[in-house]
Amino acid sequence: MAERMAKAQASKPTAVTSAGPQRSRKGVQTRARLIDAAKVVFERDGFLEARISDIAEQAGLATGSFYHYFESKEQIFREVAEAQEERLTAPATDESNGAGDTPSERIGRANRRYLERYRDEAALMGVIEQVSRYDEPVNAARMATMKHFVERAERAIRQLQADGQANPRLEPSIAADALGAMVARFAELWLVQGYRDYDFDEAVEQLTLLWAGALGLTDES
Amino acid sequence: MAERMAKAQASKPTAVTSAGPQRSRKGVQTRARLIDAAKVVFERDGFLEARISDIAEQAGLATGSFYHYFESKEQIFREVAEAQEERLTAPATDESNGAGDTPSERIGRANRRYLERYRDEAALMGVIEQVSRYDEPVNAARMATMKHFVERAERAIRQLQADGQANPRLEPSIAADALGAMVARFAELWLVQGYRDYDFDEAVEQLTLLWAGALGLTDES
Amino acid sequence: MAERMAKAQASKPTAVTSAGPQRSRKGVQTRARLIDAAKVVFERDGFLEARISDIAEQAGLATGSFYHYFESKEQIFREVAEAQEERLTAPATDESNGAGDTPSERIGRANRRYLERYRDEAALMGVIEQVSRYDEPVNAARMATMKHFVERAERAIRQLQADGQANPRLEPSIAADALGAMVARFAELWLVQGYRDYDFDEAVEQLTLLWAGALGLTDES
Amino acid sequence: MAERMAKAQASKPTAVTSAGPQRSRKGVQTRARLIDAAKVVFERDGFLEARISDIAEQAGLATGSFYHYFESKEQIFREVAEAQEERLTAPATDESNGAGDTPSERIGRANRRYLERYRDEAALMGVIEQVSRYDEPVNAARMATMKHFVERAERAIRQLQADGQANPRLEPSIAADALGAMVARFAELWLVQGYRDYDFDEAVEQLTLLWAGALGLTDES
DNA sequence: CATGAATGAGACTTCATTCAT
DNA sequence: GATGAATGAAGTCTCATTCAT
Repeated sequence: MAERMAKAQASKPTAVTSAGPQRSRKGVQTRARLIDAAKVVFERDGFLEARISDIAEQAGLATGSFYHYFESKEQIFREVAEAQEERLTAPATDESNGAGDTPSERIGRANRRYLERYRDEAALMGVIEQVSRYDEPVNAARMATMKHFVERAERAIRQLQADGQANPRLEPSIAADALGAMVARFAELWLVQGYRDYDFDEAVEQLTLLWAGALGLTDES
Repeated sequence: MAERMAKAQASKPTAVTSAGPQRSRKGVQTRARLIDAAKVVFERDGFLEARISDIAEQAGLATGSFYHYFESKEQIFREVAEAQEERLTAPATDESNGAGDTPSERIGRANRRYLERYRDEAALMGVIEQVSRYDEPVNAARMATMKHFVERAERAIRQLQADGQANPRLEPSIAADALGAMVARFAELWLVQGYRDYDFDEAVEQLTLLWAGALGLTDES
Repeated sequence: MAERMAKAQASKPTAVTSAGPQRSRKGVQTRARLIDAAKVVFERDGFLEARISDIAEQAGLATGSFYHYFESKEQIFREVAEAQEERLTAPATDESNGAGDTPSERIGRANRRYLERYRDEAALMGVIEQVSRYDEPVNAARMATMKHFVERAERAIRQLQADGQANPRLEPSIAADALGAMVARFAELWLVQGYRDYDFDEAVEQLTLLWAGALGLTDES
Repeated sequence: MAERMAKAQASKPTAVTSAGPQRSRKGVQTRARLIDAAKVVFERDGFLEARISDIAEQAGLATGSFYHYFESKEQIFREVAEAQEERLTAPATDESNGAGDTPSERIGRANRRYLERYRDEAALMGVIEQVSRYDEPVNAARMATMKHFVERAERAIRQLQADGQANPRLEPSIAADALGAMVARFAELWLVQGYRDYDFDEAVEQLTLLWAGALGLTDES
């Protein structure tokens, strides 16, 4: 890492991408085709090995046409990555969002949702983890996603402490960062790098046990 | 990540480097000079931006001379990275290795040592994290280091469970993986990517609290 | 010659060249320009001394443009060589193909045609002889041309033997190989290496005399 | 062939090599070791692929030591090649050199001897054929060997013509060149390039039949 | 004599990007 | 909008050869 990466600050991940010029209907479709093609190529070849001409070809276009829509490989990757970060942070769609849950159940549900979404795009997530180490905008998007989860967790921890249900010695922001790091890195190790082969449900359960225990939750049943 | 990375298995990290031809005393020195130069250049420019000619120049050599000692940028990086992984896993030198400690104290000491060593070479660690995402040998070395810590942790967890001091519902291998991931990723976020600026002692203390709590340690004082 | 060369078997010499991507009209022209340029450079500098950049420059292109059309110096040379092999084996265009000839006349006409064509591209033939000693595809093309002549000769010898006009103790395949070798190597010595300076007509006549005599032709007048 | 090769003129092939400085006994041995090593490496890798360092290593020396004895790869190759040309042209050692032979028998014996010697060093001959196409001194040695055979043949042809035993219409010098070319190229095709697999005795016999027939020998039995 | 470290010139290649059609 | 030919800047890598020890 040559330069220290700036702290992520973008609250609106979409801010990374500029709107660009007006497009005709056909242009919009072509652009979308390029994004899809890029995702395929990046997942297959990684960022560094991917060539603009491969992306164009995958989209059924000539190489030069790429530049009608994107300025560089970095730029298109940022869009692909951003879409994925949005998928990761999308609100739950299931009804199980009920309120009567215990803290552990809520933690478990969040972990499960994250891991499912990570798993569903594991190949892309691998490339994002890679690129985020040398492309600042992609890193910023990654950080923004993390912040999304971490801030939510931090608020929850504060509340639990206030309610006397969590270890009061914990510093909520550090705890949230660390536990978020745990899940995120565990996901990469497991789902991208193929380090060990856990059962999905067991992995979710164990991470949740660890998380709850780390907070010193007293509601354990 | 195009292909799944193979699981790390090397127990001897040094296996990555081959002996190569015999060198004269001068040759040995020059080789060492190149390694030092490479570390400087990689820390300054990152792996991708680093050029062979920069490394050679930094070592006071002509570009072509590099190839007397290494075959590629990857190869020299692997040696640089390996040396660092060995530094990370080197046995403690301090006397505080006392036996009468509580589990929490032992955990805290291990975390402190890891974070200190990570911090001391944060720039290099950043590059290693980057390269390990696309160079399998470097990833293998990274994994070997992780295994070193994880296996130690796993054994400790089993012992604590046997002694009735840790949560028996935890699966030791998953727990060890996850807690190792927590510390490792937290270190990168904090010390490489500059995400927030924690006080060193507090960070160690909080991570240790989380770790101990996650295991459900009952010896907490 | 490190490894034994595989026997030539290609019946379609053009098989060496792949179709490659579609080209626009302009692209087709540029490709042809490169081939012409390559021929000039190879004839002037030989294969080993020829540089990609010289070929590109000769074609009025930037060096990098070469790689839009060919992968290597070897590849373009193969095309140049193949075109020449085809010229060597092209059917006769003259009307003198009359049937009422004696065997000696037919032999003489074939020899003359081969030597004329060899002479017309002597510089290129010299490079082909050179490269065929270390590039297997070029050697294969060379062999295919030889096979073309040798098989024709072999059939003729069998027929002459059946007609009682040629020495029955000859093994047609060996005889055809040897006589083909005689003409081919004589041509190189004379027309490429400048060993002695024969009168063209006399050389043709003498080779034909030798060939006819070697077969023990009885129709000599 | 960039420049036309000068006609071979060296009657003393050894003229190509200079004596060099005085050597101690040890130096003479080391030099010989290098020559042997070079032959091994050239046969294995071909001239172009052979590296000075490989030759030195094969001789058990450091790279730099090579230059105490030879100036370049070309120079050592010339010595290796020359030794082989001398082997090719060495006088017969067998007693069968009897005088009472027929012309055909003499031709057959010469062909057999040449082919045996060619076969015994086929790998080296392949490299010599290769190098002679771009190194003038090696070509000169090759030509000198040819001249050796061709002049002998030419004299024989003149004598046979004078005796009324050979076709008087043949031009002795052209005939000798062509028949020499036949045997030489046939040998390369067969013994180096692996084109067809002839029985040794049959090949000798057939070449001799062809040669005798070409001359129109009347003593055929 | 021997060593092997060091040099340095040069060719090869790759591809993101531009541009004329 | 689309094409694909053309560019050109870098960086990699190879080894024959030299030279200080």
